[in-house]
Amino acid sequence: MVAPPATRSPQSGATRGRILAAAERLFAQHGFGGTTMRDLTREAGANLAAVNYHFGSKDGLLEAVFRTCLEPINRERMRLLDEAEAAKPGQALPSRELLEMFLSPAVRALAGRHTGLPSILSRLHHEPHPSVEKLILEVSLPVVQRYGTAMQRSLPHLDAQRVLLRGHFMIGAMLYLLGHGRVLMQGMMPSDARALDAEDLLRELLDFCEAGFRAHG
Amino acid sequence: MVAPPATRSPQSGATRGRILAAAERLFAQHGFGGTTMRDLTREAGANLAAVNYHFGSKDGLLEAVFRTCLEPINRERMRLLDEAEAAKPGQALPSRELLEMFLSPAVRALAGRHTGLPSILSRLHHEPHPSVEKLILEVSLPVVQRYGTAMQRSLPHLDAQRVLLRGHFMIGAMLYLLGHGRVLMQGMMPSDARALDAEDLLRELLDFCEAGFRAHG
DNA sequence: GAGCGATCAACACGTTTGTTTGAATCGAAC
DNA sequence: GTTCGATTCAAACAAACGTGTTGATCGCTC
Repeated sequence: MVAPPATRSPQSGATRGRILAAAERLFAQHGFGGTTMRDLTREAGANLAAVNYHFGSKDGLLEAVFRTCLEPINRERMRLLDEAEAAKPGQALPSRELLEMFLSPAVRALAGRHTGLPSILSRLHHEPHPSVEKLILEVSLPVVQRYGTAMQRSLPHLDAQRVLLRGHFMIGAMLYLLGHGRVLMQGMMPSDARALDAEDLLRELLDFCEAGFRAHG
Repeated sequence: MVAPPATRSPQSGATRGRILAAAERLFAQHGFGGTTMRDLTREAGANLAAVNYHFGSKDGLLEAVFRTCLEPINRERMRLLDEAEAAKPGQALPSRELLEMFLSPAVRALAGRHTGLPSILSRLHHEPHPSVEKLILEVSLPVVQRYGTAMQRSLPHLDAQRVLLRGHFMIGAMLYLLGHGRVLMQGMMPSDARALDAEDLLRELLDFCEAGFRAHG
């Protein structure tokens, strides 16, 4: 390796972007282990050595893909919670609002042009890769903790254990939806039903999880 | 390949069983792609060629593992539903009962000696392997369809689309619990909380999903 | 025009992968 | 005690993998 460009490339950097996009597609489709560097660089129209040049290694690319996918979503989650808490300082936020702030940035990605983004989130959350599990904790833990305490304040009659547990159920339902959302949107539905869009799915998921959180255990 | 023993081996068959058990453990831990034949046969105390001898190929082993894991659970689900419908013929079953019949065979596996069974179910459901996806449909579709129509009858005010969607949310929450159940049981809980067992987790999941299904959309 | 980073092509390296082969071993039936 | 099929074993196979190297070319900035 001659010079790993730790900082953003001062020049074009078009290849780097194409590799990132191709990796999102292929990782979403075949997983990390199921995607070879040769398939990936062919899909990106780049040279085989380009991945190692721009990202150091295949793992480096994985980390980059993961960050570019998850960090914007978590930033948005943080921003929404910041705004809501600033608007009503000291007050507990309704659980429905909290759930919407947490879920909408991810579920709405089903409608974006980044077709691979939702399923890659689902895929990577189940990838048995050591560095991925570390990354998930590192990137998502602060967000989950903030929403956890906010939800605890919103539902004070629930003990902390239940809030945590139901948070897991919600995340499971969300991830499953992210992984199967596109199939659910286009077909697979009862023949007489109309097609669903991302907003429909979000509303349905919110209804389900809000009721689940409010359940009297 | 000289002679693939399509039927059960007339002799001991001990190696075959050890391989199956080792595969359950390792697939659960590292996934299918992340488990090499050498790791697997070493763990099973068998020869490298034993897998190809007994299962034809690595994919054949995957299919065998998958069937031995999922089919007993689905058989139990079918049996419970058969019994319940036979006990109250023509009547709609309460949604809570339906959920318990569907979820308990899988969640209770968290307490069994088959420590890898729950997480392997979760893992394989997200494995981007073509033949796995076919197997899941083949094995689970009849079960899901029967429970779907029963749930539809139990909640006639919900349209079929919503029942199907909420069924997906429930499955997502269940799979996530199966994948993280052992961690949730031993630790990770608020320090002042008592430890949870599989029955606790099942009850919590039931509360969550029942409320989710009953939500007025 | 000089310098530098980005990109490319073409290999080759060493490893690891799943699979195959052919011989050795075992257990029971005749 | 021999025969035969089932099983196990060590060894090797070809393929694919991630990675590194070398040189050359292009485009931009100073």
